[in-house]
Amino acid sequence: MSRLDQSFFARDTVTVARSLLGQVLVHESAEGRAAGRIVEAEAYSGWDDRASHGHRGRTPRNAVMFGPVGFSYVYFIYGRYWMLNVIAKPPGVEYPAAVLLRALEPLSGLELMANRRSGRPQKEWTSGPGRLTLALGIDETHNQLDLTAADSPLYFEDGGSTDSLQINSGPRVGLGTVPEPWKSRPWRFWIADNAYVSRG
DNA sequence: ATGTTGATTGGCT
DNA sequence: GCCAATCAACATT
Repeated sequence: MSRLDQSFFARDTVTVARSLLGQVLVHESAEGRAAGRIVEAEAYSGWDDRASHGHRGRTPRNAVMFGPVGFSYVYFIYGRYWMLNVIAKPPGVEYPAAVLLRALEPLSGLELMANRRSGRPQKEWTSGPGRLTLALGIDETHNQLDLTAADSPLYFEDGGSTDSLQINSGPRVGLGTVPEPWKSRPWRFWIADNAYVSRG
């Protein structure tokens, strides 16, 4: 298995969000290695996307969204949870964009994940954006890392052929007061009938 | 300086 | 199904 490189992320943001399904997210920490298959992701793209942190322009928090592809954007939300994104957009553009990883299917490091998720059932380990960062031990120290670097402890592995995957799409989750048409953009993708998708 | 809100989750009714 | 938790970022004063 090989690491996904910059060419994977240097494409249309929505295409990358869809293409990440079936790929594998790996985190190697001092506690051990944990990995999961990506089963749900969302695209946030462009100056005009009112759902995106980037739409008001560059700030200290979202600066990485304006930078090179393949980098991580990790932010804190609701006073509790870390959200993991990866920057993806075509070559040569300067608009803000990122893909939010919303759910994984646990593959390896199951004991480690069980410990990090303190006695919860396996279905709840990684079935949500806040849950998966807890299960993999991802926090603010993982912001702004080059996930395509050969020595990065956090990276994506090629998950093999995704031709047979049945992929569904729909509006992004949790947008609340975001106006139309952005609120309804079908920029959320998930693997059909997968038990670890945050919402079927 | 102060007020509001949020790309969520888990516990309780 | 509903709502509190909990705080940094950002907007407004």
